[in-house]
Amino acid sequence: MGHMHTNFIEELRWRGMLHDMTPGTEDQLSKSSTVGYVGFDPTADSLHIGNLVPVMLLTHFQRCGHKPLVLVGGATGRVGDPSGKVKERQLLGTDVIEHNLNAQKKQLQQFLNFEDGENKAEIVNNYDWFKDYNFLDFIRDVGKHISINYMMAKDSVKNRLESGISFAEFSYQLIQGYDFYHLLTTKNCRLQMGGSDQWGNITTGTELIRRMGGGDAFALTSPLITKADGSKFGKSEGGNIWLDRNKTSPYQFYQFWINVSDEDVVNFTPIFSLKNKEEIDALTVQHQEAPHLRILQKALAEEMTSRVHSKEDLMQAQKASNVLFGKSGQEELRSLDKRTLLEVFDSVPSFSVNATDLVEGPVELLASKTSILPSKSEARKMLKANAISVNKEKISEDTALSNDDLLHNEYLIVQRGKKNYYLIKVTG
RNA sequence: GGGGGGAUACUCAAGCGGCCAACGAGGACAGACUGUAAAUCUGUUGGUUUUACCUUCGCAGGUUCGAAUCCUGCUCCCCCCA
Repeated sequence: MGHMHTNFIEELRWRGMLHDMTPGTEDQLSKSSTVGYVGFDPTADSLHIGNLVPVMLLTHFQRCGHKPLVLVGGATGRVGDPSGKVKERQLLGTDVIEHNLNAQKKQLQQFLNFEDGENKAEIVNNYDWFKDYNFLDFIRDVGKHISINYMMAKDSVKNRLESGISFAEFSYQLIQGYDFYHLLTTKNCRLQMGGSDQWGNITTGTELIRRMGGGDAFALTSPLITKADGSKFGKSEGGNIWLDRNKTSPYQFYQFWINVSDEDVVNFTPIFSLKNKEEIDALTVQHQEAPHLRILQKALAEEMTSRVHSKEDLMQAQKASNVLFGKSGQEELRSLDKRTLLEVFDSVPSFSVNATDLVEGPVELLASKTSILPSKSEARKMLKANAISVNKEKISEDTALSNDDLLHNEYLIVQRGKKNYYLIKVTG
């Protein structure tokens, strides 16, 4: 040990990632290299950027010389956390959970070092210790120590008393609490971290450990990310932003970060970037002097895209963004060679039509021959509203398209609004 | 068990026999401005063979020349009394 370069708590503080912690946490962490964990729910077969905050928590934790454990909720995923939920959760099947869990494992490896060092990260699955734990033993060994009164006082439970909560979800905090106890006894794990909505669940764990004679255990939470305009973080028009390239392409991923608002990017950068305080401060100053250059957005988008995907993916995304949004769009588009063209539009919805379909006019092309727009009425509306471009040129309802318009004799680039692109391949 | 109120498009919410594809607000989408921003302004927000027609106002029937609007039954929600 002895190589704790940075104080973890200090690191979180300046990054705006510290919401709350139990007394003595800072002491424990500065005193010795500590084992800590965060739990992840296997509700989908990919992490999304909302999950990135706890991931970054663990990343910094490890970089500060502590040992991170990633707990995937193979067991808890079978129960459902009531926190922040209005209604009872849908239960997932065993095989689905297994599949999701393996997919998430792979993604976590991009952020944490699982390979070497005393403090290398480990993945644990609470299904391993719960699958053979029978109900009677559990309520006697664990349930005995925590009162209903204590459990009911938690916000996550209180908020559901009116609308109803099943016994399964009610028990969730006990199960999560026992996870902590189990990790304490088997891995000497003394700290659990998570989003601030997890505070109640986490402290049930520290309380359980105390009552079961496990000694000191600590809790630390980070604030939930909020956006200046009040909308939910991590969503875009399409929905969630995923780390899986099949759900969110590297281009879309890059674009998400580029489009973060000026206000938000100042808060987001310290949270998601691994850059140090000096670098970030310097960039922030530049950003505030000339916000239109979007220096912070670009820096963040670059860092995130190359970390989550790759350098090549980043370059590809930048090239595509340049063609799609660059000043000289039309010429640039026409000057692309075929290979580059296909690369740029790789992640865009594509359709294939016959050359003879072109003469039927834009309405047919948009709504019947392709499903770029859901109906002909919609197509007419969009065309009237000047919202449709072909090869970067606005078209109207009676624009005649011909083979002369094709790029490389086979492609049309259709645009709806500013940001929605479609590729049409014309054959025959 | 008795009494009362309600169910309208993505959401909230008007309409209470024809002028209703249905006021208004929010959201969403688009246009202008711009920085691929924010704010602002504007337009659109059931479908089609688009100056007309078709399908929509909880479900099923009925009255009427004509119903989201009236009647009957059904389903679901809320409130009050026991």
